[in-house]
Order: sequence, then C-alpha cells, then structure tokens
Amino acid sequence: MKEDYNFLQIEKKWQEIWEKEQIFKALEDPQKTKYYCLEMYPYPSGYIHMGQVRNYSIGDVISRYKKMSGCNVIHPIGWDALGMPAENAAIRHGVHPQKWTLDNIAHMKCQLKKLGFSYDWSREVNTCLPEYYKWNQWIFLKMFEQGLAYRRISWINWCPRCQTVLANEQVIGELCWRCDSVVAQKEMEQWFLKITDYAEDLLSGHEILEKWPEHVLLMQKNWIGKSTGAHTVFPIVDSSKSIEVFTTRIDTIYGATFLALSPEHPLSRELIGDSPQREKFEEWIGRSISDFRLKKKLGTEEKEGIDTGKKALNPFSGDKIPIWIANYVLMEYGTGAVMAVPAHDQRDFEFAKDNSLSIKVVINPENTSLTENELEEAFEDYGKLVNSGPFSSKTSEEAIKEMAAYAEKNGFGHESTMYRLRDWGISRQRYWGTPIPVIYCEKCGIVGVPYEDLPVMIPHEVELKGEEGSPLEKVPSFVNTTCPHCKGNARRETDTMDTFIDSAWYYFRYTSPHEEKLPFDTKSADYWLPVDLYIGGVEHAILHLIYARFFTKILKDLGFTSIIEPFPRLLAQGMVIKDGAAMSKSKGNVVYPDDFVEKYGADTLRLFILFASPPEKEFVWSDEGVEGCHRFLHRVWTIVQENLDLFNKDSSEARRKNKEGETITLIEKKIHQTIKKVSEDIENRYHFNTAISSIMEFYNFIKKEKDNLRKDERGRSLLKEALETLVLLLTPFTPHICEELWERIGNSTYLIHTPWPAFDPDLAKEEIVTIVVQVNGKLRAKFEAERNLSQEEVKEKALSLSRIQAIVGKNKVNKIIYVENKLVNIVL
RNA sequence: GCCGGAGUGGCGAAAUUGGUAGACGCACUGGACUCAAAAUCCAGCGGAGCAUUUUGUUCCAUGUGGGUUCGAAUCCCUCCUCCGGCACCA
Repeated sequence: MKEDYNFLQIEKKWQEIWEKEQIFKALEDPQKTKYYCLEMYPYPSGYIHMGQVRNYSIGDVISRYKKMSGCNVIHPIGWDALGMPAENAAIRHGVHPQKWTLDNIAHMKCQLKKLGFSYDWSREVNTCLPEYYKWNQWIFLKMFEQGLAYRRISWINWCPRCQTVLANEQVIGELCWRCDSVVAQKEMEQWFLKITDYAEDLLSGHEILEKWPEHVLLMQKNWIGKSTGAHTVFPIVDSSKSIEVFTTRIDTIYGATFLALSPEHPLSRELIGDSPQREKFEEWIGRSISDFRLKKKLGTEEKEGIDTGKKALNPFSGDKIPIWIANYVLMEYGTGAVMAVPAHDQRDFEFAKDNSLSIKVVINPENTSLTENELEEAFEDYGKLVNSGPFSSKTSEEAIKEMAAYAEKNGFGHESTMYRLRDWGISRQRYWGTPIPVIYCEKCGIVGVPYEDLPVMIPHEVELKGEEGSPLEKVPSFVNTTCPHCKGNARRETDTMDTFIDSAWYYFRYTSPHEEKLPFDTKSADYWLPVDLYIGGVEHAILHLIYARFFTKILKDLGFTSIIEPFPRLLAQGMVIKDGAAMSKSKGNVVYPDDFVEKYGADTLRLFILFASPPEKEFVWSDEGVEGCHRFLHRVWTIVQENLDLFNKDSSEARRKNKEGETITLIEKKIHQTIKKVSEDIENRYHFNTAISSIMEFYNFIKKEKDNLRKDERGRSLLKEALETLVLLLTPFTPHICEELWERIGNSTYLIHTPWPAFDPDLAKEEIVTIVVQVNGKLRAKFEAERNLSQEEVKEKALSLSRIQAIVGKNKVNKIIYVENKLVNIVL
C-alpha cells in the first residue's frame, strides 16, 4: 500500500520520540573519541532567522555524521540572553526585559525543535540566569585579583539630550539612535580588561589555528596590529622634561623636522603654558579632542595644529626642532607623540606643507636622489640614507638595526614592539547585563564582592525609561551596601558588563552546565574541549573570536583548563542574501523559517539551505529552489515505498557478499562511489552541496536501473542495499524522513546509532576509464580503456583512432603527453 | 588609502593536484498521462555554424587584456566590477 509523504506528521513524530528517548544526550565516555560540535548560540531576539537555520543545519550535519561514524558527540545550544534589545523592548512596550527574554527563548526553542536539530537540551545554557552570570562575576574577580581587570578614565559616546552613555552600536552616523542628537565624547571612569597583555599570545596562537580560514586570521592579525620599531627620547630644550616617541622608521630620524603631540598628551597643556594665545589653545585643544574622538571623522579631517613655541632636541642630529600639537596624532597608540619626518611620511608631509615647516630628505631611492623642493609627496619606501651623520649611505634595513642599538647604548632609546590592540572596555551603563561585582568604600577603596556573596543579582524591580545614565543607579537597594572589609556604608558599582564576556566562555559551561562550585568542572572541560568544529557567521571574525581566545588563555593561566586555543577549527559561514542584500529586518527582505517548515517541512528547508551553496560562501535565497528539494524528498519517499516488498521477503538476508566469479555490477560501483564521495565531502571539505548532488545522482541511477534489478535475486538484493544506502547517506541532511523510511524498511534502531556506511575502495574504483585524446591541447577524441593500461598501449590506441589519424595526417608528431588513466595529448 | 576575497549558462552552482568546462538542481521548451488542469513521468536545454535520416561535426565561450605551458576557470602580470575588513596606528 503506497502512502503519501506526510512530512508534518513524520517530523512531529520523530521529534517527539527523539526528545522522549533523549538520544542526543552526551555523556562522558573515555573509551570513545569525543567530538565537540559547536555553533554560535543565538541572541533571543524573538525569531530564529535564516542565517541561524543555516548555521545550525551545518552543525547538525556534522554532529549526526560524527555520531554515525562512532564518535561521542557533544552538540549543545544555549542563549546569549543579556543585552540591549531586551531593554529597548522594555522602554518601548513596557515589558520587563526578563519576561521579554524568557518568552523569546521559549518561542525560539520551539522553532529549533521543529527543525529537528540534534541538540543535547539537558546542557542548555542561558546567560541571563544568575546560575550563569554568577560565573562572569567570579571570573571577573579572578581577573581583578590578577590586575587584569582595572579601572581608568576613558572616552565614551555621550548623548547630551538623553544624558547617557551610548555603546558604539547605538551611535548611528554620529547621531543618538534614540533622539537623533549629535553624540558627544566624554571622559568617564570605566572598567577594562587587559587584553593587551595577551597581544603576543593571541598573535602567536595563530600558528595552531592552521584550520581557520586565512582571511579570518588575517583580520585578527590586522586587528592586533603588531609593529616593531624603537622608542626614542627627545629632551625639551630649556627644561628637565622630555618627550618620548615611537617610530618604526628610526632610519629617518635625521629628517625629523618637528615633533607632534596628541592634544591629549599630558605635556600638551603644560607646553602651551603661559603663551599669549593660551585661551585660544585651550579652546582648540578641547574641541580637537572631542572632534577627533568622533571616529567617522578620523582620517578625513583636515590636519590642524598649534605651535607650542617650545623646542626639542633631536638626540641623533642635535637639531633643535619645534614642538607642535597636532590633531592627527593618536593618544592611545605608541606614546601619543610622534617625530614628524615630512620627507618620508605622507601625513607629516601634508602637515608640514600646510604649516610651512621644513622638510629634509634623508632617504634616497635606489639610483636617484631627491630634493626637498621637488618633492610632491613623501617618499615612504626603504632606500639609502643621506644627511644622516655617521649612518649616511647605509640602507634603511641596516640603519633601523644599528640606530636602535646606538640609541640604546647612549641611553636615549631602545628597540620596541607596539600593538594596535586596545584594552577591552567592558563597562556598560545598562540594566540587562551582568553587574560588575565591585563595591566602593570611602575607607577601603575599590573592593571586590566576596566570592561567597555571588551572584550580585540583577535587581528585578527597576524603572527603565531610557533616560539619564545607568538604570541601576536609581535602585537604592542595589546601590547601597556595606563594605565587606570594614562593614561601613559603601556603594555598589552600577555598571554592567559587556555581553561579549558571556560568549567568551559559554562553550566551557556546556561541558558541565550544572556545576555549582566553579564556572565549569575542569575534568569535564578537559574531556570535551577543545571544540572540534566551531561554526558561525563571519561577522564575528574579530571581536567574539578574539575575546573567546583571550578568555581561554586567562582560564589556562588560572589553571582551570589545559587548552590554549578553544577552537582549533573554524568554519566561517557566509551570509544569507536575498534580493542582493544580507537578510535584515531593516532591509525588509527577511524570510522566516516557520512558513517554510509549515509548507514543505524542516527536512526540505534544511536540504535546500545546504544544497544551494557551500557553507563558506554567501547563500542566495530563492523561493523556487525549495520546490526542487521538496520534489527530491518526495521521489526518495516514493522509490522506497514502491520497493518495500524487497525488505519484507528476504529480510534475513542482509547485505550479501559477491559470490566467486560474479562480476561487479554498475549498481555496486555506484553505491560505493557515492558513499566515498559523500563521506569525503562531509568530512574533509564541508561541501554539503556537492555531497547532496551526488546523492541525487545516486537516486537517478537507482531510478533508472530499478526495473532491471528487480528481475533477478541478486539484482533485488543490490537494489535493497542501494535503497538502504540512500537513506543512510541522507540522514545527516534530512533526518526525519530518513528515520521514518528506516523504520518502514524494517529497522528498529535509531539512525543516529546506526553506523555510517563504509565503502570498499576496490568497488569504488572505476575499471574502465575514459581516455581523452587531444591534439595540440584540443579535445579530438575519446575512448574507453581498462584502468592502468600501459602507457605504450594507450598511446598506440590513441594514434590508431581514425579521427586522430585524419587530423595528424602527414604532420610530424613532436611528442606525446600522457597522463595516467586520463589523457593523451599529441603535439604536432 | 591599505589588506583580503570573489567574478563560470537565464539562475544557484560543479570542475578537490594545471588535464573532457557547465555535474546536480532551478527556470524554460517539447512530449506522455488527463475531458481539462495540477501533480507525476519521459526527453531537450551555453552560443554560433556546417552537414544531416538521427548517429554527427567545426568554431567560439569561465569579468578585461597579456604571459607561462603540450594543455589554464585553475599559475603570473595589467585593468574593470562587486563584496568584506581596517582606516591619520607613526
């Protein structure tokens, strides 16, 4: 009796069974090879979007494949549940952030379950629960003890109308996201994590990450931005003070015609001193700093400066050079002061031209000499030194080494390394985040909350209006506390942590999600970690992935883990595109998965997403493609249904071996070739699109051969084997339909516990190969030949072909190129 | 500006190590089934030409122009377009 493919019913049925039987529960088992498959956990925005469906479908293929291949797989999921959108919802709709978040999680959990992902839900992690964020606080305190968490004044975005700090993401084109006021820059005391201490580790760790996409490593490398050079001290004339600069081009130091300080440089104000134009200077410096902080303007802003009237002594040349304050010098890189070499640095060149400062050539290109008057732009390449005292005529490379050594010997400089990486500012004046566990006491200063008092709970009762600073400041019961040391009155820190902290270590928590004494159990973490495959959007290439690597290194230094890199293998998936743009609410081109699950089923949606393009590429959504995949699943369903009788009759006779003397049939070959191809595509390349296409080819082949095969006993047995293989190979992609068919053909095991089919390399080999015959590189003929025929035989055969003879004719054969089992190229 | 990545039929793509360009799917066209339609099944499907009863066969085609090679979508150089990252980092 033929039955229709009722996907809705089938998917519901198996999802319930899987859940009831808890077949995806991961247990530590030292006997088995573990496999940790991790996908980036979602923010509970309300709906699972297509990007996440793609992310999780990829992970599910790998997880299911690895399980069938005998690995002990951990495949967890959780919620990145703290963050701004919950607060915005509260401000706009008056719903409490916690309720909003938990409701969203409940809904999205349903969505994920309807897609049939093989998650171990017993390990679900939710970062907005005290059981989780308690450990953010715990780790923070450990870092605070080590001096890795510290407080300092820094610049933040400030909305003058709302009277509040804005995160960078809340500044939209220099305007406040809420009230459209122009955002100002303001200095505030903030908490920082000393990620810069780990700059070198983060960089050298790349060596282990050979299986990361190169462009991601490159982005991180640029972000860390290591450069080597030298520090040099320029004494200020008629003063006991001096100015230190960092340069990568100490070879150009004889060409330094002025120093430029950042307006924020501690000496700037002092150097202006009692200058007659002091007031103008003060105004300019104030304006310059905040202008300058508006990131958008960086690089486009006109270079401006003020002459302090003071001079500094170039320790190499003995020249007295003017000290300027210039808006193009960054305070937070290097020393906040630069030696300006207009002839060999384009920025200095422009500044010198605008301010009529002198220009001095000290590097010449090979075989040319430059003159100051003719320079139209700075010559920035390496070359040969001139006008550089004892270093003249050396090459830049030589001079860089020797001059740094000279400076060191004479006590005014030394070789040094700089990074662009900045310390991680984690303070947020926000409600829906992890409270920073610190208490301010007038007597005792900054005191960490004692471990036994953790967690510092996010207070439930709070007024969220989106105005005036941190919401927690206005909760007296939260703010007012006692000092753990002196028991006197004290004030609690009201800033909360950046939510990137939560995601910096959640994959540790998955390994022991119910651990109560520590953030995670070290033994469990040692068993499961590192993550064998981490899959996620390429948009997290820098921030999240650097923070997670940083936290792992800290946890290692604290002795809680032995791993040095959390994610040895990263699969950065491409974006989901529709109508030429990334799917996003603001673009209005979002397609929600639910409608498709309803209409075609989860299996179809998953198959389509995986089939459309390889994971690292962009995925272009098209409504029509879905139909094709749905049709394919229908066909698979039908062909198995039509041949159910095979499985009833001789179910005792499992896969049979070929008897002596029986030739290997095409269908056998196809079975083994397909298993090989699909396994390799999943295992080595993660190219699911080609894996699926070869399953489709396999189906087409079965379809064509089935009537023939049914004619004799051997054929029937092979057809049966082919159909079984078809179901097994499809399982990681479309698990529900496969589970149903697997049951219908008489199996009682879950597919996840069924071994992935193995291929026989001998059977997968082609015995007859097509040899291509080219003449002068152009395809002229083909013939079939036995595999591994000798070179002579193949050449002879190729030359004997009548077509080839006609073409070759009387021409002289120069040489013949031979590629084994592939081609012959006759060169005339 | 600097650093990456990509560009292949009408569309998504394939070609894994330099060796048959376009697998697989979508769309489209024709046919079968049907009173009819949908669904399904079968066949065709880069362009141009020649020949022809089909089987054939030639030329052109992987953004542009060059190069290396017996042979290039693949390697090298030029330019164009699109995407991503960084962006006064001394």
